[in-house]
Amino acid sequence: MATRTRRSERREEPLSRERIVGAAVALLDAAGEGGLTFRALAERLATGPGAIYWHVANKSELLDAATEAVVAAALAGGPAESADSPQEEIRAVALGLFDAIDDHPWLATQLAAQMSHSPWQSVTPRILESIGQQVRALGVPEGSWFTATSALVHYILGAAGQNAANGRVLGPDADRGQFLDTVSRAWEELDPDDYPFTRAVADQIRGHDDRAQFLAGIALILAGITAVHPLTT
Amino acid sequence: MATRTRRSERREEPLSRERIVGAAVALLDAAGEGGLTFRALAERLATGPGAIYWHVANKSELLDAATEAVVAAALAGGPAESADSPQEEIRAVALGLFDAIDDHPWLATQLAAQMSHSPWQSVTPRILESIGQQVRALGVPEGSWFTATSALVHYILGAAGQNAANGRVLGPDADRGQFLDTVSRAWEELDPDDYPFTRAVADQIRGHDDRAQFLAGIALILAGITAVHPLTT
DNA sequence: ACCTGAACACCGTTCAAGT
DNA sequence: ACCTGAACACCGTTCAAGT
Repeated sequence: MATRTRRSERREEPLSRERIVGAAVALLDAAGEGGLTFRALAERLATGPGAIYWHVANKSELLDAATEAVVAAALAGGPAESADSPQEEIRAVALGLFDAIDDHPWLATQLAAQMSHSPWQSVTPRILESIGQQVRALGVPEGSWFTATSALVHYILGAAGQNAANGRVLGPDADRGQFLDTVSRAWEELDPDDYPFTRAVADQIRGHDDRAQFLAGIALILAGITAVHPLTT
Repeated sequence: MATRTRRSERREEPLSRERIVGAAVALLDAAGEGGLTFRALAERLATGPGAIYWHVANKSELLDAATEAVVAAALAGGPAESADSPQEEIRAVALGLFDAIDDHPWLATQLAAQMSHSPWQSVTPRILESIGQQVRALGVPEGSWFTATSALVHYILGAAGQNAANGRVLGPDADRGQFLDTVSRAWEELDPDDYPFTRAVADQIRGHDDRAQFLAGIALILAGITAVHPLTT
């Protein structure tokens, strides 16, 4: 037990962009967006803040790289072998992103920012492609590819982001339903004249199965796509 | 011309939460998310940074208040008089939010954050309500209210946020289409084997009418709603 | 009650100096 | 080529002191 008090081998491992991005993801997962700091990152990597700048241009690039890494992992192992229907593939991709955002709640904000600030970077095309290929396979006419894919992607990221909040605000110990309960109760106390709908819906969100709710939204958009483009079978 | 070199009357105007929020919105509009600083805000209000804390608890509350103010203005003058169909009302609300995000690009990120971090605050119920009441009027059964409304809201905020980027990256002078052109060109240079869909779609986004594109997405989701719930006329 | 402005702890980033 | 660590400019926030 006393044989290797120093973890020198570990510490001597040279810095690399890969290790930095990995540590950044771990830090984001553990402490949220505000937890990613060059100083905290440096400490975790047993080095100084300046060293990181040799491998990474700045914080924004680091955030992009962390986002890219997590999304790539979530979308890895695409359609490939199985002869699933496009609808099933879309559900699978959607759930993959849903789960990734659930595991890494910071991803929601980051993806939204990256898709609007720099849609030419690899994350946006990657997501677009994974959904878009299935939209095409659905038989949607080319003129509607972008509309249909956009509707799906925006819904996936928005709904997943909202869902990710459920586990984030209270600690991981707190029951998942507790957050929804808080929201539900707050909504029920709104003015009945101004917020009849929100009050009525307050009940529904309590104790709902998040994934089922999410998939119902996907189904609704898929129904819209096939309704508008009846060529689809 | 020399009669009132000092704008004392203006400067003596007492600080108030309202004035602070107004200045915050102006600062966000002019300089983006990074431009909102207590020091910059204090300068604009001809006071010190400490004074702001008498009226506002912290920066997060200030951002919430700024978001709230802009959204309230965008949704003001709801359905009221006109006997428009629910579909038309939904389109109107959607365009109102679309334009608000277009005018205040920082709103997209802020709304996404607020809807997931604290959905009990007034912005989320307000948006939910304005769309949800029309979904209800559409004849959707109660069990599907939340799904249908969620799909619409997430699409609206996501698509509007992406659109807002068009005017943001390049200066206001730069032609609006120039940004899409850059994106389009970048997508066309992707690997044809890995990104066939994104490459094919690169053409479509160039020179498209943003609002028409946006409304096509709304129409698609509305079609999904009426397809799943045929009771609707 | 409301405002001032210096001070504190912290941050991203740079850069001369080391190896 | 890669790393160190002090330094710079800046930030959110606090708080004793003023009016």
